[in-house]
Amino acid sequence: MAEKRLLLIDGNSIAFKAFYALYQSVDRFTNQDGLHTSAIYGFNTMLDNMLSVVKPTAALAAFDAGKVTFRTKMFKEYKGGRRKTPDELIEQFPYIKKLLTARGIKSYQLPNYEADDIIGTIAKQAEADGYLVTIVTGDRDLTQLCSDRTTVSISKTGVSQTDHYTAASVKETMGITPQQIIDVKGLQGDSSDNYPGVNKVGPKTADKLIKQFGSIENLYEHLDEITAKKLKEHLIEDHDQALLSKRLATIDRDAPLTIGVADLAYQGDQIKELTAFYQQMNFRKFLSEMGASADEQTPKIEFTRLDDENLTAVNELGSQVTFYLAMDGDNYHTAPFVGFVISDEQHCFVSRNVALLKQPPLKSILTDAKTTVALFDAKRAYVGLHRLGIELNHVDFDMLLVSYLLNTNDNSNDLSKVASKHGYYHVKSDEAVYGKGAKRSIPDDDDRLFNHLAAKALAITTLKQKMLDQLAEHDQTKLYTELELPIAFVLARMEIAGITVNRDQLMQMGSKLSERIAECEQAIYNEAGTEFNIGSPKQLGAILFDKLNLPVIKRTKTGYSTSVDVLEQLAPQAPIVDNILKYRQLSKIASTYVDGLLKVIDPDDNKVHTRYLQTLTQTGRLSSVDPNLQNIPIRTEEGRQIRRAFVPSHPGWQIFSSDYSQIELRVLASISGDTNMQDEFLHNDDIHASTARRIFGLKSNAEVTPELRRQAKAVNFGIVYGISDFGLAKNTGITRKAAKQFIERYFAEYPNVHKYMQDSVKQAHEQGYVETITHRRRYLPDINSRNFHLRSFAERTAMNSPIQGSAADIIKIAMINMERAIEGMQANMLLQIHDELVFEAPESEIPVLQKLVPKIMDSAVKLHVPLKVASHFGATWYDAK
DNA sequence: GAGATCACG
DNA sequence: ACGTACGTGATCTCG
Repeated sequence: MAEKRLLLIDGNSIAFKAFYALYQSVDRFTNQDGLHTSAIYGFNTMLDNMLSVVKPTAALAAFDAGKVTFRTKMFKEYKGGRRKTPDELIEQFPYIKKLLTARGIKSYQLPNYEADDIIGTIAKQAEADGYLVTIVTGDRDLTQLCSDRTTVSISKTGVSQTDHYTAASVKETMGITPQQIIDVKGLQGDSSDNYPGVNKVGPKTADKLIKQFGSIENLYEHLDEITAKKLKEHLIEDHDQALLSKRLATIDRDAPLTIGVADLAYQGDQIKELTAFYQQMNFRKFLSEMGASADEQTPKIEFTRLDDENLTAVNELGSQVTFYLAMDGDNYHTAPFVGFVISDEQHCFVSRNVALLKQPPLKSILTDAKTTVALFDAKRAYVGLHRLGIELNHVDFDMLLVSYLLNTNDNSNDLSKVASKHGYYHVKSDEAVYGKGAKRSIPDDDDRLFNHLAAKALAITTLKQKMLDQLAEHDQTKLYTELELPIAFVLARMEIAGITVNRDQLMQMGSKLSERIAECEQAIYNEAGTEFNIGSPKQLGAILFDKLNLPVIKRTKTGYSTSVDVLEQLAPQAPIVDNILKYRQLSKIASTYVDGLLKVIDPDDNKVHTRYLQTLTQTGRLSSVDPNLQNIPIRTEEGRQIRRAFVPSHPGWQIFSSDYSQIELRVLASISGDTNMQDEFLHNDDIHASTARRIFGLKSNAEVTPELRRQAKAVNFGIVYGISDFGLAKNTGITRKAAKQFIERYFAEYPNVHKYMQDSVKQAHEQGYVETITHRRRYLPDINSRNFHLRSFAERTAMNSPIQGSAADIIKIAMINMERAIEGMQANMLLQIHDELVFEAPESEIPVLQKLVPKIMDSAVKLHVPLKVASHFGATWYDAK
């Protein structure tokens, strides 16, 4: 007969552990009804762990029935003085029991008894009945139940760490038997359960005494052997207390239960019930994990395999289709094609042969106006199809983009994750189908691949209307149709265009840098008196702070900090520091910008084709990867030289660049309605100088020293970032008190900016999100957190996001208009760097661009202040300054 | 895979 | 009392 294994869960104890393990995030875990769910979530994570380790054939979760038990009748202070259980946890207990039921596990409680007694009693029965028993709890007292057939798992901090105790390991680590734990507790007492034991006897003495005498009873029989006079007095005096405490500590193993081990068969997950429960709790992670296993039970989707012969079957498709082009890898500029699916509500066609897409019936569906296309990640599909010579048109639904607009939090590029976020669970993740890491591979099995593709298409089709409706509810339809969806295609075309990189220029820079890096290296080794890895902060810290005894200014979690600001402070004290700074700077340029860029130049056209991530940032900005073209050096001359390698794609052409001046401050002036700040922009004042005059109380026409202007500029930056005196002080090196005064002066001078900041935070508190000028939302789940750090961060974010996000909206609008404006010209729009657009154009078109680009950019939206744009051009990006 | 560091707006 | 500026990506080291 198969082994019988019983899992016994100390329900209250585990719920407490789960609740406090996720205490910092308690506000993050709430469902749509406002119910806190952190303990339920943590409990379930721990449950998953238990089930996979124990693989039980029977299971029970025991709970305490209430405050009054046989122990409080024996000793009314038992467990007195405990803090009240938080309401956020109390409300979760009924749901934890529901969860257990849905997972096929019985819950039980018994008036007058604690969970411990239920567990002790069942464990005793089960042992007699031949079970192997595992008890899971957070309470060490249960180790008294250990035996050769019973293991006690004590969960430690976090939700996944546990210690396991068996009779043997208790003996080994504590030197006593499990039964003797009670005797030790009887002597020492228990402060959390609030019973006293013997006065002045702590864990050490208790342990020693029990090891010597074996039990409390035997100890008192041999009291004359105790030589320590005081100890003996206390023992005599507290004899009754010791015996009472032992009885309190003893788990009742013969409680009058109304159930027996035979009633506890483990039922396994009740899929239907559990799915409904997870949905109610908003547990997407568990839902999608279950999706992966439950998916086998979902009905197979009917699909037709396309080939050259049956291709005309796609003519049956209606005027609204769903399309998904599968590629193996993130980088859609180069990733191998895997296959595609095209479907509507009645039909579903699949194939591995993407060349079919080039043929008439399919190609016209994707390009002609008579069909609208729904998909997931329009930009990816557009670039992929472009590689096949097909121009994707008339996309009306991009599930990825819509999901991002609805809520930027935990957005993913994985279709199954996005689908489950929106309540659809019948599609597996790519990771589940293809594997991950080295094991990743596209299945040879047609059915497996095609089912996956068909499931994706069905998810898109199914969710389309619901998600579009939600956009409308958010008042985001215009943001989607007129801004984000069009910009996806503008970006796709910019990525495809790419920017030409002069390989030889980079290689020359590389070899010069290598020489200089080698020189620095030698100088550093000489000054240190030894060779070491300068790139290792650990080794560098050892040299600077242990060997050379330089003062430690800052520490990181793992050791000494060696970051720039620290090194700059140390520089006057040791010449080695300057060399280290130089080494850092040069090796950064060499590895990230010379070697890094060389690696990603496309050999076919000598260009780099970045990918703009449109659905990543929390604010609406883009980001750029593979390579990142939004962080090419400019602040130091040596780094800036990298820009010489960015050149036009045709001889005689120029690089042309335009950027917004102080767009974020202008946005702030506009949306805050602060007329003081608006006036300064309307008069085209030097804003930082004006701010300086205001906060330092200078006359309106007074000269502003560079130092005062610098400080005012720092305050302006701070304001945009959601200021705090602490942050401003740290960043500018002034005292916190001075920073506080600056901020107060600032708010007095720009009162509506102050009001805007307060209103933003208030709005975030009240509705849970803030918005940009185009109704782009950012949800701030931490805004009501009891954790100061999380809450403060959310508050600063509430102030900053509408500003940064509105600026992002503005340049996106400008880009859409720009593409139309330069239609018919040879000029190409190549890059966007948050507030800057970079073009290439023949020299003859430069005069046109000089007028056109600023005009389009400054008229993108109508604000209460003018937008200002500056332009530059030259033979390389470096020269466009 | 996380942490430290540093490049940009 | 608590302890931070906002938004990103790439490279390197180290456990």
